[in-house]
Amino acid sequence: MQNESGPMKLSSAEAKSSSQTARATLVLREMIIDGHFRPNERIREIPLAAQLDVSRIPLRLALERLAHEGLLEIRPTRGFVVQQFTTGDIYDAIELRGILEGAAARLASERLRDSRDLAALREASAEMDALLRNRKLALEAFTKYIELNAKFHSALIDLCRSRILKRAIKQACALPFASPSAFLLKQSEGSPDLFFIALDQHRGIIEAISNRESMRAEFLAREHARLARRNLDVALDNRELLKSVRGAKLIQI
Amino acid sequence: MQNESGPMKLSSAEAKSSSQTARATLVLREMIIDGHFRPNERIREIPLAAQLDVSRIPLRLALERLAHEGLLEIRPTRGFVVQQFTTGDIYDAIELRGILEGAAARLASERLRDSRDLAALREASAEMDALLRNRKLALEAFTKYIELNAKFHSALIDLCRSRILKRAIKQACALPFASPSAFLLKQSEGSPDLFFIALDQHRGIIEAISNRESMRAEFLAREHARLARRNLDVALDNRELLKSVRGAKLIQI
DNA sequence: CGGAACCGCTTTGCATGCAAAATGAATCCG
DNA sequence: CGGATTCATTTTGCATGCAAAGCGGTTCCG
Repeated sequence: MQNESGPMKLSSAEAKSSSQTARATLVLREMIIDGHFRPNERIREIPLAAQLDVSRIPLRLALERLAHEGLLEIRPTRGFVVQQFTTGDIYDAIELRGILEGAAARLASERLRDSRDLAALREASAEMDALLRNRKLALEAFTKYIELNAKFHSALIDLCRSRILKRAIKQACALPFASPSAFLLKQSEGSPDLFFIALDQHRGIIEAISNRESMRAEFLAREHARLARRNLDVALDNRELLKSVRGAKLIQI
Repeated sequence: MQNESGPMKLSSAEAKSSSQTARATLVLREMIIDGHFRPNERIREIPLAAQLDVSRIPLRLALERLAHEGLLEIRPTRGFVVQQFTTGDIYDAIELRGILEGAAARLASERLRDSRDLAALREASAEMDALLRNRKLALEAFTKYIELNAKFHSALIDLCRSRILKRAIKQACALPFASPSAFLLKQSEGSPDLFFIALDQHRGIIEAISNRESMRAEFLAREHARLARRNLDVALDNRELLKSVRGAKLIQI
């Protein structure tokens, strides 16, 4: 299968990357997520290296990295195999993110020093609020929403002041359908209510951290992750919608 | 520093490993944990490759893997640097394991099919019980205890039936002081009470899962991990004891 | 007819060597 | 005398080629 598509054109962002390994990693990650390989397909280094226009050494390093991210499985002396994910795996990956973000929210509430620490969270929350209040989510606003959502989640992780937990969350979110913005669906596609619920949960998380209500913060963050599961359910019910979900081709139906 | 010690003798277990990369990974991991490198020391590939008697390619792959485990930091075009950990990092790593094992215990209680699923847990628990009841923990019994403890924790992880969570726990336990047996201290060294408390927590976890008391299971498992923090505290108060703790040289005091 | 052994081809694992980037020591300039 | 600059040396990043292990198809034997 990996030879059926033509040689891949490097996007500017990828080409900017300094090393061959970094470029190969970026390109290959997108190829896997976009479904250029069949799940359980063994990846052959030589043709792939030719296709990516790198030699086998940087390609090998890229494959190792993607294996550590969970997209590939290492089979010693038998190469790398593209991983497949059941819907159960995806539920679990989202649940895992919820657990870890819940822990981050709790630690944030326990370790909060100053109410000004919450500025980044409040700002992201307010901007998302304005975005939703002023107009229906058009395409560019939708992009903006995703950006703000990422900012909120990253600010939450910074607040917990734990490089160990931060690292674990980064690892967990490496799977394409585990990240906070994985299953955000446009209002026209998903249920619009979910956006308002999400914002309310954001406000609740901020309030809980601010009041040092650690348990409330933890469980609100957990519940917040479950919105992704609801969006996933919507997408799974609608094959057309599912096609637009990043990494959908890796999902075993 | 990395040249001060003589060439490293390969242990039989390491030599058995088929590939150069696997051997280099095992040896290098032990070297790092044993403190053959100073924290923040940059690792130079060529002399290290000579010392380990492998070429740079498998050494590079080993370095990448250890970086993904968290023992090294990657600095592109500037090699790998040995990581240092504060006591706060270690507390957080233990807390993280507690959070994840708590999640595993909860999922286990939610997903339990049959009371026979608990056999492995009960068995490990009973054997540890007998071990502690019959005699003071002598050296060989202590080794056996560690083994049984590992068996208990691994059985718990299997029970939750989530490869995603299993993976996350494995990753979290890759840090030498985060694993369930990292800070087990011999009875003569630590507080003997802690062993009995641990066994009681094990029993509680089994009971909670068996009764589908998911919240109780989650929080017992979390609290169980905190025993490691108490042992860490004992070790931190006693420099001699700390020296026997795996990875102690990476701890910034 | 079924399974084991053989054998050619493919693929991975690794060693070596070269080019580019980083380091750091000596020099130059303000 | 302190900070920028240059240049030799070191070090990383990568390409190439070879050896060994895997794979698959055929043959051989029971």
